[in-house]
Amino acid sequence: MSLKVHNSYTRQKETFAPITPGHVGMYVCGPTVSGESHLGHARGFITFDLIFRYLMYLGYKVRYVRNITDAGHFEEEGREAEDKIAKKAFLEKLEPMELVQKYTKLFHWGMKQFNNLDPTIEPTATGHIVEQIEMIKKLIRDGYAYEVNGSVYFEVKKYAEKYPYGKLSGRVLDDLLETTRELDSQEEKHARQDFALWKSAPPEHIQRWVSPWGEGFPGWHIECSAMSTKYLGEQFDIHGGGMDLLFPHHESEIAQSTICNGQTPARYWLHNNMITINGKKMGKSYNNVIRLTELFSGDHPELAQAYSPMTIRFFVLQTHYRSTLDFSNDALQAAEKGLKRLWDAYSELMKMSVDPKKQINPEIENQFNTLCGEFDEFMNDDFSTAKILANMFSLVNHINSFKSGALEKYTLSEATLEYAKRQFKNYLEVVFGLKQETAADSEKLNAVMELVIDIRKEARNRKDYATSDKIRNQLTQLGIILKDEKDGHVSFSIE
RNA sequence: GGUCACGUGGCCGAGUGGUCAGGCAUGGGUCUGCAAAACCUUCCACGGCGGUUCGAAUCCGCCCGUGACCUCCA
Repeated sequence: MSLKVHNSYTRQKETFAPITPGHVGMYVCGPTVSGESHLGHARGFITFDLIFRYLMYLGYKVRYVRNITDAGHFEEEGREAEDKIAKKAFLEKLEPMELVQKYTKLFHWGMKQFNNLDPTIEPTATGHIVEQIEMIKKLIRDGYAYEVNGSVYFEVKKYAEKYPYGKLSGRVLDDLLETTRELDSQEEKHARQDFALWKSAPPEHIQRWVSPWGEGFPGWHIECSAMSTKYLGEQFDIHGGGMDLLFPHHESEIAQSTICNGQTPARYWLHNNMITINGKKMGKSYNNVIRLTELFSGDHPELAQAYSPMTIRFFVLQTHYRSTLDFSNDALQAAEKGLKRLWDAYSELMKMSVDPKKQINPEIENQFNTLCGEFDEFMNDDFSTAKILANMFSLVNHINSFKSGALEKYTLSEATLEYAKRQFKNYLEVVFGLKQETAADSEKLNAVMELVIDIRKEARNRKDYATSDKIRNQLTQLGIILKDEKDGHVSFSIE
């Protein structure tokens, strides 16, 4: 059973085989730190964290490179160059690097909330200006780039004579010519589909570097080519990003790297789909973003309540990564409840032990083994996390039934129980990266709760329900939920 | 306008040519001093019209609708 992934480049599911056995090189387009991350970004980073985790779970040694884009890009090709970071900095009266640092920190904080693992290398664009300039020089030397007034452009038409430009994004060069919008001041470029490798910086531009073509700043696509080549080599295994980067970003990356390195940069291109809100993509240009800080605090007009990072993570995992995922309060609330039920049952499972006095039911044994076995199968099928969760929920019923319901008189065999525990732990915690959110494990709190529960128990024994209900109700108001279990044991959980 | 996706029950979402996705919500029940939780049960969908097939939500065609990309964007 081997891992199959959907390769955007071939539009097919392919068996994954790394270039170097046992090792995987993966590059994922990271954030532009000129603003705060939002829910849409989170989906991509959670998706590739999942893939990173799963590759490691399969035993690969993974080098996961995710860049930080801290050099400004121009707003619109052909128009007056406008550095996003410089512009915002002016508005906020901050130095560009001050802004970069602020949003980089905030980004890292967000990733931590989601329990995303750190990439193995997180290079910055500003830290690799030299590598980018070297790459541009090579492109000029090979005749695929030209300089005009201190700016350098990539000549797409020439590239397309020898290479399949547009293959990744399914575009035909001639169509592009016809369908590209009318843009102003394109006169510098030989052809409108050419893209900038280096832009000459106007005097007011704050971020600028010395180059063979004068002071300027790098173009939009070159940083990823330069950094992926530097850290992963001329060809690597996986390149990831959002579907909206397919064109022109990844297409251009392929063109640049192919000329510089003589081969297509990545063997497998993986793209996650967007999060939509009210049917529309969540994005800056739609003015419908929900920032992570707003999501966690509930402080946003679209939000009925705050949603925890794990709720979001679970919400993302319930959908296949290549499908759009529609945001709504109903959907998030459903995810929140579902996750709680799943996690409660998981905790229960981990506490279960084989009871030799009870009998083994072959049918249930079989279901546990089949459903748990399918976890691997589904994950290998292009990371079908939704199907794994469905299987888990089927087992949730059984687990709960063992405790109090219809299966009370049965037990699992030692082997099956251990297998189920292993699979649940591996998938929920190791691969999916979910974790317990409430920090209820303070020794003193537990001792206090024990005392309170004991007092309430005495009241109940006296049939003094006024007192027992008062205790429970007031605790509920504090966010501590008491449950009277069937066996007389009282448990509590913290909201 | 071009290219590419998608349209599944109240909501979110898997999915395959011929038994069931799953979650949440809803109705009923069991349990409980009452709650909560849990369990059982209910809800049996696949945009429209044709076609292929013994059989299609799943394949093909047309139509309708929605979205993404073509411009910074995960």
